[in-house]
Amino acid sequence: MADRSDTKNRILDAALASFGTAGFDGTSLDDIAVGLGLRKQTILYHFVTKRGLLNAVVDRCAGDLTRAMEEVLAGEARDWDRVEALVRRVFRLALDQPVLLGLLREVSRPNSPGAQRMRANLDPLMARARIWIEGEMAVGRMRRTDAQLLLLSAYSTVVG
Amino acid sequence: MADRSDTKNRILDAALASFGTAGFDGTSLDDIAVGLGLRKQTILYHFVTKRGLLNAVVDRCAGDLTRAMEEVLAGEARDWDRVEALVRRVFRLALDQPVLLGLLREVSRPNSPGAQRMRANLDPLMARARIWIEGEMAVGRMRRTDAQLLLLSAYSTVVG
DNA sequence: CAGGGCCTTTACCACTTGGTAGAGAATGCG
DNA sequence: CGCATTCTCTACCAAGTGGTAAAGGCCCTG
Repeated sequence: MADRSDTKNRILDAALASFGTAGFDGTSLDDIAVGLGLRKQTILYHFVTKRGLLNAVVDRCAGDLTRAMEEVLAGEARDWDRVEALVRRVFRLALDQPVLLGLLREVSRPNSPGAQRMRANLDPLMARARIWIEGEMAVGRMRRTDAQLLLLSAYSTVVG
Repeated sequence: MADRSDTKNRILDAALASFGTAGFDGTSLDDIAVGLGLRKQTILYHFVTKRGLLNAVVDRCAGDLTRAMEEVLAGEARDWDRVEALVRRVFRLALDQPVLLGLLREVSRPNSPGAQRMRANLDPLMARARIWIEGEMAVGRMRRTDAQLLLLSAYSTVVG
């Protein structure tokens, strides 16, 4: 009957898909459970609460995202090549698991249950990006408006 | 005690706000009702069902949007001036009633309850846009990729 | 065998949800 | 006045929600 502790990951997968497509409120633990052939209480055993499940899903996705970008940041690409590599990497990630975009979309709504947690997770990444951008501006390679536009378009393109 | 038939519009206003911020599933008729100082059954009297309420909200918003754009299309601006005027008009509409953006966002999710209806409402508008774009391309004033980019960025900027 | 984590189950609960049925008030019209 | 329409109310319901309590199976170690 497969790994015992694999249940947790299967639940996370299903929850990610459901949260991403139906939203947090539109997701019922019962539905996820029967979809996996187990009972809702099993989910609650692993994640205690529905919010806990959402948090776990958000954490894992943020981890995937962060890991993907760290991978690029550890590479040898620099300046605009690095930006392009980042974009490319995120796109590949999105192609590999499209459901991730749904969650990102759901969670990026203000007042969304997981918005704060996702932001907290991505905070270090954003800090690095900010430092880099400010560095670029200091050297004069980038105008302030460019930076804003870059962030806005990156964000809205991913979400949209 | 104000107009009798004004209740309907007050319900629509509150519903728009709630749908836009909390989403369809996250909205309870009871909450809307007590927020307006009346009972849930009054809402159901006017809109029969929760979906009916959503549809009415979507219809009204689509109407606002369409009317705003028709206004520009009836003007004398042409070509890129007209595009700019359209963008400006939509931005002004968004500033006048920011909640509209929330609904647009909520409704623009695939599989969303109101997505299909919104699309149906905006279909004639989109058809006009398509015709215009194709006309521009025929004259050679616009490249194919420009058109796609324009639509994508317009859409994602509004939503994001 | 006994015992204890670990996991999953059955059984149940309090509460909220959208929705129905019908009574009651306000208005307009003859 | 009486009647009908339009609107809002009280009362209630079946279904589904997330969550609690506790029991039972599985597996490892002693």
